[in-house]
Amino acid sequence: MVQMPPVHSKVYYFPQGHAEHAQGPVDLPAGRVPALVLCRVAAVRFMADPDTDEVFAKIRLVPVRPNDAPDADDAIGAAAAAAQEDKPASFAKTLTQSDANNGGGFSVPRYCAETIFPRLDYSADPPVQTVLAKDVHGVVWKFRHIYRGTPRRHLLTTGWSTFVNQKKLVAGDSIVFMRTENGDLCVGIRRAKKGGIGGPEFMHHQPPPPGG
Amino acid sequence: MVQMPPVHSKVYYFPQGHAEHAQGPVDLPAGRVPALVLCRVAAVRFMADPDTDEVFAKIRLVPVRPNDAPDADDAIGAAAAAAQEDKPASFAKTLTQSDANNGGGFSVPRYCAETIFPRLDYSADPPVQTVLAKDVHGVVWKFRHIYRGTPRRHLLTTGWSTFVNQKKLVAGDSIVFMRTENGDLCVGIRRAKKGGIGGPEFMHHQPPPPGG
DNA sequence: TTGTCGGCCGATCGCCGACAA
DNA sequence: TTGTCGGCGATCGGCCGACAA
Repeated sequence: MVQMPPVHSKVYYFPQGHAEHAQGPVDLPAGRVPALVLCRVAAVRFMADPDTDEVFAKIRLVPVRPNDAPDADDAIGAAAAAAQEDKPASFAKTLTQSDANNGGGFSVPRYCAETIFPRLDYSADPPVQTVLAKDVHGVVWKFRHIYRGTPRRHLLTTGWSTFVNQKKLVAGDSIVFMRTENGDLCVGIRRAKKGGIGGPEFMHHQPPPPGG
Repeated sequence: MVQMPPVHSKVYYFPQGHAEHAQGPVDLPAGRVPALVLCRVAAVRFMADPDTDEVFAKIRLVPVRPNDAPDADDAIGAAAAAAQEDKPASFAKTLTQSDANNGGGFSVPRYCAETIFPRLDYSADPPVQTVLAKDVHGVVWKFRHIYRGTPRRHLLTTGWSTFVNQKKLVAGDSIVFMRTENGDLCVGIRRAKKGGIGGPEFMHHQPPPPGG
């Protein structure tokens, strides 16, 4: 969803924007803090929140004097950016009510099942396999993938509800399946912005009663 | 379990002991940090961890010079300490396996039911009532208190398992019921030190499988 | 093609008295 | 007096095809 600056590339750092993002509106003393600071990206670390799976990056910046000579390393950054264009095959789906609430199953869109998941043996009746997917922490999740019903459709059954509960997914959140170059399957999540799917009519959150 | 120093009383503060309690063995530079510091208790705030219900106190200390004149306020502390002796009626029980695991019930010792709980109407068959108890956070928990079985015994049924799950109680942990001066019923917990009840044979902890 | 529903079956929860320590 | 057990009924979880959007 965002473009990450490659290591060694140059970026502008906005002190006021950073401060506002961290703690809200601020009023930096004009003249004492520059509006923007040219920096070189010294390091980028990709990270994920253990609880929410929210992903973020720590970017170390080193200020660069504007009158410094242009650096030949700039070409390296351009090359790295070009290499990033090779994206692995992936598929995202926003969870429906049935995916999140009913019966503990997940309707797999055909495209996802046929291009991202491992090939299914359609000669079996019904065709079933176990799908393993690694999340952002390296934890492997196991799902039962079955092709059944009339008309036939792909479903994730056993293992799905556990995933939904542990990740605290609700209707409107998204799930991403991704196949890496070496054939490994990965799974990621993206939570809905706010207010659930489509508006307040799905906002019937109800905290578990402690006993009253 | 512990004696809290009253506000205005004098106590000794042990820098090394405090440091070791907080982070383990330390080696304070001898001569530069006094072994003990006479202080006056300026304030005491009782608090509880929202997750674990672990209770603790924040005590604000103000150093007192040893050669200061004795303070008449010392008498206040003694009076406050004496007033603390009026303890409300309370009863504690260590949870058995049956309390923590089986069938979601809690065997209430007769003494607790008769002296701490509200009076039960024994003319009913079976005698039943709803018991409300407030925890350290002010959250009210509802329990079904019934007197049944042969021979008759007091039990908490509906509401008990919810309490056990939310508080993450296990066999060996303790529960305290307490009646305040104004008749309100309170409930507190105290977790077992380590390793469960009676040794490692009860240590069959098993983290919930993520799916693989 | 796939979102939602009702059916249905097995697992679990939780209330119960029996029994014994 | 009370800790543990087996029973059993109610509830819930979760897999299924039907059906329609």
